[in-house]
Amino acid sequence: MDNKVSILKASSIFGCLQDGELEDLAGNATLHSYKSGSFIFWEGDSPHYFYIVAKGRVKALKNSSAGREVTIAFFENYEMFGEVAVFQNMPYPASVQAVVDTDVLQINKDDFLSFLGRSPQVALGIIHILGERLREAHERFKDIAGERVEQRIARILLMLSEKNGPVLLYKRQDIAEMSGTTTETAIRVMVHFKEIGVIDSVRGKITILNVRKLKLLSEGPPLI
Amino acid sequence: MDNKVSILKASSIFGCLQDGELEDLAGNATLHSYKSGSFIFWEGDSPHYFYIVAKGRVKALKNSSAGREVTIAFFENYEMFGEVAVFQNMPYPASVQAVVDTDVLQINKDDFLSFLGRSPQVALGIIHILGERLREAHERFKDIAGERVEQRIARILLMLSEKNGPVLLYKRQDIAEMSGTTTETAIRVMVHFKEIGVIDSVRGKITILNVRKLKLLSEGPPLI
DNA sequence: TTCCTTGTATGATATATATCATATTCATGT
DNA sequence: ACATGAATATGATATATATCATACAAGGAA
Repeated sequence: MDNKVSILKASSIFGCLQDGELEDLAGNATLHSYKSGSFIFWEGDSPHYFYIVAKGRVKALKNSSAGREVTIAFFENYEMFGEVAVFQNMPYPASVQAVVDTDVLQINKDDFLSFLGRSPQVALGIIHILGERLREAHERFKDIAGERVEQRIARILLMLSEKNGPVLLYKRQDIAEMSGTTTETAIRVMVHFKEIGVIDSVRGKITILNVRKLKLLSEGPPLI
Repeated sequence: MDNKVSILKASSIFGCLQDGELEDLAGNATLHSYKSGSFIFWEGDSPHYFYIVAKGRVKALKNSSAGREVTIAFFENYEMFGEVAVFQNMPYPASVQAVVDTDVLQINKDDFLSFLGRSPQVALGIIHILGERLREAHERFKDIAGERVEQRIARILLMLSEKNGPVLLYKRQDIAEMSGTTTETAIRVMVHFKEIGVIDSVRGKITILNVRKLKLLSEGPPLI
């Protein structure tokens, strides 16, 4: 129980709440564990819950008609997911899969919605988070629609390093699925980045060595 | 003044408000006209206002580093834009340009934010709209990252026709900028759609003739 | 009418990236 | 120490789409 409260407290939406309110919310919330690779829910499922990552990491993904998997986002340490579906009472817009062994706090839809109606602070917090996500979604949309692979990958790396620091625990395949390209192409681009000293990497781990140079790469070849 | 109130009333966020509240908000709102082609604001500008389209149509766009223009969305009849920047007090994430002669209602940031703090209903409405936009943004992201041009264009046409009916007032170039492709490619694809009887079109106007077939096209070639 | 601009169309060619195949390296469990 | 599978790497080739060039059609203005 204390554990659940501390998870809620660590999250960016519920951080602002009083202890009493937190205990209220925690009362009906439940902790669940998922093995790496297992799915928390699938795109199209009815939204009975929304979630906060307590430990581990999950991936939100969609499948294209041709079968390619596209990664919308990764969530970890106290980030929430599944909210959009809950607010709108519409099917989850993406599947969510644990990519390492992961614990999540599961919060009942109705509990949450009634809470939302009562707490303007939480509502404003949600607006803020949705705004951020929308901004990021549009930025990534622009990248993928208008930039070439090398720039897209450079931008993804920059984005991830702003969030997580210079050491990124992602595979080439993860980067590819975020960039809308294939694993092979992601490998080729990152071999190049390694050769010119922008990154270093060992399997599953990428270290950004030169942010300035990476930013230049993200802006593409010089115009002259 | 009456005019301003009626615009607010027609919008999906403020539609739920009492007349008194609407007059409050309308008091500080101002109407502005923009000629076709002129910009209401540019990506990176400080967000002093947010807007509702009173008449006409605007386009939200970003420029890629290589100079390609990517269209995030079109807004018309009582849709709002610029909200995300206002909520977060961060620079506008995209430029907005009038694509026909357009009137917009301009609402002061601070007026709106104070209003938002007081009205839980409006906050919930905003959450709903942001959720919808996020859902659409992710769907389009998946399309552009995972589908080929023909499918992407079919999906854009379907999306537009769900919103506006079977007659779409868009140029090939508009469709191209929404699909992340070039005008020439958009033309070639749509010539094909025309040949197989899925659409008809005359300059600047596309008519969807066969939604069922268009849906099939949007799902790509059969797997066998 | 004629001019002039904007949208649409189409061909030839270039190229970025996907696809397919095959190694190689690394981590993990037995 | 060995076997097994996952991640990384790299080459050869195919192909979707961009790019460049040119032409035609339609509507508005003079």
